[in-house]
Amino acid sequence: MKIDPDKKADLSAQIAQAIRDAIVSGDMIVDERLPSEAELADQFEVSRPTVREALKRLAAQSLIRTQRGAFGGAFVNKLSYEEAYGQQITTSTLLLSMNAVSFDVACEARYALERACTPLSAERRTPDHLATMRAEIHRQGHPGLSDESFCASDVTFHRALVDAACNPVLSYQLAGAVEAMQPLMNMITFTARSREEIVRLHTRIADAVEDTDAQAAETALHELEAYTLTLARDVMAARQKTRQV
Amino acid sequence: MKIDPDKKADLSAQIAQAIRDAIVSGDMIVDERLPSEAELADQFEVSRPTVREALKRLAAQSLIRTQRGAFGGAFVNKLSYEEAYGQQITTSTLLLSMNAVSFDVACEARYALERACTPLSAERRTPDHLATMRAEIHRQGHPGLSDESFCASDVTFHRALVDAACNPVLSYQLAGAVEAMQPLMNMITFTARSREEIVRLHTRIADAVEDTDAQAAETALHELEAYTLTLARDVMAARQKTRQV
DNA sequence: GCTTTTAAAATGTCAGACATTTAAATGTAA
DNA sequence: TTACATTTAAATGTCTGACATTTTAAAAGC
Repeated sequence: MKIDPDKKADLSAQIAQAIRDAIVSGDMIVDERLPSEAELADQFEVSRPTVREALKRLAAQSLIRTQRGAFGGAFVNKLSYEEAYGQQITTSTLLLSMNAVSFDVACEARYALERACTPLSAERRTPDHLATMRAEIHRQGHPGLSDESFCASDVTFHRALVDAACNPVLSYQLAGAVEAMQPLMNMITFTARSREEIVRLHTRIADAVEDTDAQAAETALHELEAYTLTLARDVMAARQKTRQV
Repeated sequence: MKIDPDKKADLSAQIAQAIRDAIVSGDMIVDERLPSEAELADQFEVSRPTVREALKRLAAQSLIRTQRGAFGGAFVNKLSYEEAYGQQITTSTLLLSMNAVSFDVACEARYALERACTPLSAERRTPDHLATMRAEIHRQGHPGLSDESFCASDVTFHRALVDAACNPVLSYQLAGAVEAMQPLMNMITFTARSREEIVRLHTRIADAVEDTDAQAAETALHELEAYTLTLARDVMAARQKTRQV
């Protein structure tokens, strides 16, 4: 980990990479303390600010945490599911917003992944998961709900569906897919009519999961995907029309 | 974006968050140039090193890129699929290695997600995708292949299967799941017998995809998941035995 | 023996300087 | 006029040294 050849990249980037490699490869284990900034500066033969920039890079990826005071320092951080969720969502959201990903492609990916969970969800759902889904369905039927709140409730519903698979790795992977869609979903104006239809489909999904009927749940998800697509296309068409006028 | 109240967090973290918010919210668009470090230091009323630490945090997340020289500076970076892949894989790998995720759970998640792609892959696979899959199958049959190379080839095969869905968002989401499994897979010693079985299943998958038979592909993937699990359990059992002696 | 004080070690922040890189502006010659 | 070389300015990258703040452990005092 000591070496640091004179590449073209920034020193702080090289140092960050060297430490990152040591962590990822397992040379440094969770909660192990890194040398102090001064010692690292000596080892890599750079100044302390340079070392600090490297450490901040690692902190941004939740690879290390720092603690002030005597016997403080930088420690290898145990990446929690929550932190991983967060990074996953940030990355996915940016990827979608910056790459002009079409609604269709994003939608297809999201529902395909979600359907991957349904067999497990139907098998393992607890009363808790079902209760969350029912509660969100109920909320979605409330007429005074804003479009934003409706979308947020939608996300909660689908996350409950995913969490019902009782596989944290799956939940982590899906978090990005579901949450990253929210900005795109927020562009849709949900009429009373369309909300009714969505609530109907959500109810079918919840029923199917409660009955441990994976096939029915998948079918309902397919229909929900198709319906979401038609809604999005209507919005796009209306927008196009407005622009032409 | 200017404000920066006296919270408890580090100044560099606060500044990074403020800029991050501006980017994610769309206040700053791709390729827009941030103020120079000196100007940012003025705006936030901190020193230049503090600003630099904040910028390095953002650079670590690929949110900005920096360019030296006149008319250089920090620019909002367009997050490419490649960069997103990379971060996804790093995060997933760490999450698995640091959280004592059981092989079973990770394996279940991976194959569940992969099965989500198969209907699309069977429908849209190009000759290119099929050729990659066949080539990797052929390589896997070579007796001189090391276990590491065998695993690497396995990853390439499965990525081709995923890419065949022709949905970049899906590919991005799956990259983490497939690659993050590699360290776990590398723990398995593949006997000639087990390689033969895996090659057989891979061939069945490729055949099914070529025949646009999604159902057969899913079934083969199910069997591959089950077989992978038995292999892993054998390894664990053998390890347990060795330890007891 | 318990509490308080003190000291030390580490990160967080600042100021100023210099090095390096890069592209535009300028100048010069064909 | 155009092509090429030179200069210059703006920005990031890096270094040095210092001080502030936080936190813990050890020392001092009762």
